[in-house]
Amino acid sequence: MSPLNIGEVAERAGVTTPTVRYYESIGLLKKPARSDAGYRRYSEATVAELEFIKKARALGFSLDEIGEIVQLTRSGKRPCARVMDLANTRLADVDEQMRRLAAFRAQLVNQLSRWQEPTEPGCGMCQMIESFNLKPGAEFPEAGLKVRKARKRA
Amino acid sequence: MSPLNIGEVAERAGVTTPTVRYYESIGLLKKPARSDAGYRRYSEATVAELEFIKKARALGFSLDEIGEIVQLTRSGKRPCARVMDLANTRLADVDEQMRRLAAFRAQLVNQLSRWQEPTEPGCGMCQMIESFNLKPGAEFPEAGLKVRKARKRA
DNA sequence: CTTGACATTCAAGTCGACTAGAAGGTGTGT
DNA sequence: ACACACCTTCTAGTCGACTTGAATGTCAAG
Repeated sequence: MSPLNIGEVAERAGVTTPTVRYYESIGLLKKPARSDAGYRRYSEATVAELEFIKKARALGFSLDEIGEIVQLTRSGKRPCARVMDLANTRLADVDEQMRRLAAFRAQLVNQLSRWQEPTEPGCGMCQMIESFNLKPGAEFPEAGLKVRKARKRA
Repeated sequence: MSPLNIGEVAERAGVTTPTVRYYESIGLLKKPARSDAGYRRYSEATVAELEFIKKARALGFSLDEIGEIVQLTRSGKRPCARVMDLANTRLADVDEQMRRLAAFRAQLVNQLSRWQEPTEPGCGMCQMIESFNLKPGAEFPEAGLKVRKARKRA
């Protein structure tokens, strides 16, 4: 029953100490009680909350989205509908992502097989890549190519 | 035949003007000739180079990797073998990524179908997500969950 | 000759989710 | 009494690929 120090909640939830403070700083975790010396005192509930956040992250929710859910929850509203919404959006994202990956993979494999042929003649700048057809929509997003998540939702 | 200004190469290659300067600044593009007034003068060849970079990016290569290829090319060596190498690595990455996405998707769908059931009773913090089983390895990396690309290759 | 669209440089900001470091206070075991 | 692990706050840095801004110079058309 003794209250937990930050390091203890962190370890139990499987996150780092600074991460817990970070979550507090962005309002994901509410400010905990403090000991006389100013140490944060947590309860088991916080471990559960951290695990909740972890799961939500693993499901692909951003901290922003999680924050939204947390806000809804705190204000008494049940966020279930919103969560369904977000989850459905994530599902669509994932499907899109997989579609792109598949297209990209096909192109890569295609290139690789073509490159199996005698590589000697004319390897200019790098013909290999030059011979790749860049068709719109087939780009590979992860690895940095302009994925720019629309984030307004002010 | 008239030399192209930076804005013209950029537009032809489908990138922005600052991007061209940026590529030059990191050594991806060599420094072009200048007009009397100091304007960069490019040839068609630069458009091709930019398109090359674009394609390589679309294939998932990082600017670092592209730089490496460019260096090899400039120093006379044919980078084909290296490109094969990089492409094979990308392929492995993609397969791994797809594997994770598939696992993640399955979890999401699973959750969504379970959430179809009467949502009324007990929606605590958010039972929906709490009921999600976080199994190691099934996390969704894109969307920010710790993907940390190993980048040393000093 | 002026307007406006281009060009130049350099520095700094963006995005997300942290991580790292400095400089100090606290709690506990021997 | 002292070591050592833990806590505190704060700021700044990371990663990649750009983007944005400020302050200024140049070119072509009317």
